[in-house]
Amino acid sequence: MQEPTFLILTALAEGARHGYGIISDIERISDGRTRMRAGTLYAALDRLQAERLIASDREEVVDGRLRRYYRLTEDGAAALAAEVEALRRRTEVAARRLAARPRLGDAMFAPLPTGRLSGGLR
Amino acid sequence: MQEPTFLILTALAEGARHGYGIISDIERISDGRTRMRAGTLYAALDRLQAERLIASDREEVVDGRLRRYYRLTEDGAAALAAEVEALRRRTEVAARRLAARPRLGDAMFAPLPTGRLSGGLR
DNA sequence: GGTGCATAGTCAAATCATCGGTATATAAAG
DNA sequence: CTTTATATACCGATGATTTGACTATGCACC
Repeated sequence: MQEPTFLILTALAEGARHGYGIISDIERISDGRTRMRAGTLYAALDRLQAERLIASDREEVVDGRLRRYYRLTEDGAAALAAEVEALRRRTEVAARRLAARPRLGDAMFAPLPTGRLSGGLR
Repeated sequence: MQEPTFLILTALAEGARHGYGIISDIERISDGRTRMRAGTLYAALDRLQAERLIASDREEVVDGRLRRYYRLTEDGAAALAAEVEALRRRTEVAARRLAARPRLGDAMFAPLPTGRLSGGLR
């Protein structure tokens, strides 16, 4: 599963959302780092619908503009949960190895990494 | 960063490895779930080298066969560390939302968040 | 009446991974 | 001795997915 796909499913995990709402949510949960493109979104929405990971929820007309809402299906929630588990396993291995890695500038007995790697490196 | 790329960098985070060794390691750290194809690997190796995330370490000839070792550069280690952080943030948001999500078997509550979020937010 | 935001969508190009193949060397199986 | 398996490196074609660059519309603000 690609990153954009994962982010779309995550956006919908909180509840039904329309296209633009998904884009906004992704920008929000990534602290502005990831801006999903419309092309990415709508192609992925079609694909995910075909795969039955999401479904069309309802349509509204607000101020003369259409809003088409999508929601996660149970399959979609399961796929997202499985992906979360897989990502956790992978990041743990990578973090462990990075922590054990000697750096070029370091003396032999360097302590644990300083700086921005917050959160528990195991 | 795509999954295969991440796995290659993770494999090299432990130390220099040759192509086949990377494939074996990835199979090992994924408990046999991911088997990287040779085509994927060597294309990615070329690309990562061009991006200076990895570098050619040394070559050996063992039993008449060439072994070309690759290692992470400092840039590569930094890129992997950044990716680990990004993945952690993403998986946390997704996991939190999935945990808060009402399930099919549950009694129905309103779709918007009600006061029942107090439960086990892991 | 232009600018910008919210909203939906399309399409061509680029990126990257995958599949299936080539090639070589050794060792084991038949 | 020929085939098969394992270890190793690499390539070309194909395909899935993302990206970038658009079109379009209604409303609000200046």
